[in-house]
Amino acid sequence: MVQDKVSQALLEALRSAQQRGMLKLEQTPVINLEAPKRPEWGDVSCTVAMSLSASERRPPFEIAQIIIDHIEQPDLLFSRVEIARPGFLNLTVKRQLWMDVLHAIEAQGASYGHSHLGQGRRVLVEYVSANPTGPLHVGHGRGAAVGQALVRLLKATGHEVVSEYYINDAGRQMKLLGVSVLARYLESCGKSVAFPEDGYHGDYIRAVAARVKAKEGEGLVSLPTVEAEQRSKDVAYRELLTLIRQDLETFGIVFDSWFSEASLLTSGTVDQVLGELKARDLLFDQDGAQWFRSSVFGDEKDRVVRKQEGDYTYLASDIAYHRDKLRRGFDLLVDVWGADHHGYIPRMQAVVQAYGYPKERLRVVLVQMVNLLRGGQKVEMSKRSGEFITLREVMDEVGVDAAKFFFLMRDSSTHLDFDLELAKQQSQENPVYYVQYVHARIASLRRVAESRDITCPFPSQADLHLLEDPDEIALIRKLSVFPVVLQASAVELEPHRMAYYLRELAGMVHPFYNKHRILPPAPDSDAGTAVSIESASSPSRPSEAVAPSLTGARLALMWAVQQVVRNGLQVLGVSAPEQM
RNA sequence: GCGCCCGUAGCUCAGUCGGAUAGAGCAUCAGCCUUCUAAGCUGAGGGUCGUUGGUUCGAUUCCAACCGGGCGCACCA
Repeated sequence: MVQDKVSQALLEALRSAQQRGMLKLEQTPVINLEAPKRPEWGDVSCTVAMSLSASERRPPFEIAQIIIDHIEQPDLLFSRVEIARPGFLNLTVKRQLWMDVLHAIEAQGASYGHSHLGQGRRVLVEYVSANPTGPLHVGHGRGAAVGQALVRLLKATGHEVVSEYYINDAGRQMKLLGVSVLARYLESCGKSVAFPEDGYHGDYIRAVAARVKAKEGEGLVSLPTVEAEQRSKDVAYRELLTLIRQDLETFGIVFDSWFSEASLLTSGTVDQVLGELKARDLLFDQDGAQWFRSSVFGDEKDRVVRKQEGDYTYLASDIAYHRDKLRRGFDLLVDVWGADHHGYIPRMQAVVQAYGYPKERLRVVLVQMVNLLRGGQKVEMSKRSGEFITLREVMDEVGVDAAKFFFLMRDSSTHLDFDLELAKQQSQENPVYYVQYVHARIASLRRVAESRDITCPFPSQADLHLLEDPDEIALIRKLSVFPVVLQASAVELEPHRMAYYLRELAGMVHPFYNKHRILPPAPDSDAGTAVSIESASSPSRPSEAVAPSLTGARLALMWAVQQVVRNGLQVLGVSAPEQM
């Protein structure tokens, strides 16, 4: 990689300067490379001279000069080396090195940008994990998009990843679900019943009740309430979980594993786990309840695991669940949570530490609320009242790709405004199309070329030295950074970086396409005299002459661009269409 | 009150490890389709990076205080 070669050369220069006594270098300096904003600052710039200034007690400019003087055979790497004002090293890399980027993309294809950073470390990514008490809503959609992108990013960086959905199929909410469904069921059987005040009011509950009736007839009417509730709950659970699974599938997401909370309770795992903690004096009894000493591990206070009435809290099963995850031998646990659960992080980290692991073994990615708007007006959502926009509705209205990209466009830790009217209106102008269009446009380019018997060479088959326009070099430079972006996106667990990169790349390709000619004009088109007239009146229509070899080189470049766009979209779980 | 997140253009947001003249999209205005897909392109206007201090060659970025917004602080999940 170009960046690696440059930093290596600079590091060697620093060392050799040190050996000759020109620099002290008390600590090995970090070679800080960045992409300059202005073309006259070269391809790569480095700020190491300025950061050394203090410890070397010399002006940065002098240090920069020393570094330059000690670069061995600068001609091999650089075509120009300059020092700018305080002490920036502005380096222009030889063109041949940029061409190597295209060769690398060709050689690596779909795995260009991928790395072995993770060294096969095993990661469990748990996400969505919505209670099976209703259909998924928009907020879950965002978590789903983020979680899936994280899975793909981690896989692409050499991690062994398992995705898991934790089903909260125990506890109060499920009980309430059973009660709600039974109430609707009894209604449909002509019984008048008071609907539970805190029950689930959504229309889907009636649909589920209808399924219960289809299955059980009116048999539940005569059963004892407890049993009738239980049966309603069982049917509802299966129905709703299937619904969730189908919604996710439509969204392009399939989990490796589904983990049931109830299974931890029925198998006695929770009892066992709490027993272990008790034996280690990490649990204590107080006020008739049982508490976990999470404060020992930095939580602000201890937490109840078993209530006075004897029921377990959610935390109890979560302790058992996370212990189970750790026992399965994962090197890293990634939990994707709604941001309103952030107060829960310290106690889960306490759990991890209670089992002897550093708290960093658990990384929680918080997904902030989706603010649903309709024509600028906030849509109030509440699962209880049943007024909420489902993921299904959003997918139907905006499309899967657009919805995903929208969710991934922003840092997941910030609030997201999602205006349904706007999303519908903009379905033609959504940023995702801007990126996908690059892929489709290049595909089209190649189709046209083939129809005209113009061969589309791979980089290795093209005269790449013909790519000398600054726009072409800039594009290649952008492609060269893709692996860096992918890595950063994975390491920071921030998929939005990739989304932004792709938009930036698209923002270079479309202007390039409009400015530069790739194929020669169609033979039947009336070129010649018309061109000169047009070029005067419409500068956005490219009229530059392209020799066949330049066409080949540019097609090879476009091929590489297409590959990178495809790889980038892949990692976000968004499709790369051949045609739009 | 305590904790977490956030405050950057009219709106929605990027901004890497502190770097050079702070960037996109939308919206507004003015233009570009007889030639590779106009889901595109060109140009214009628009900024006290919440405020005040501190750290240093240099701060949107780091630190502190304050102001404003969101969320959390359950024997709910």
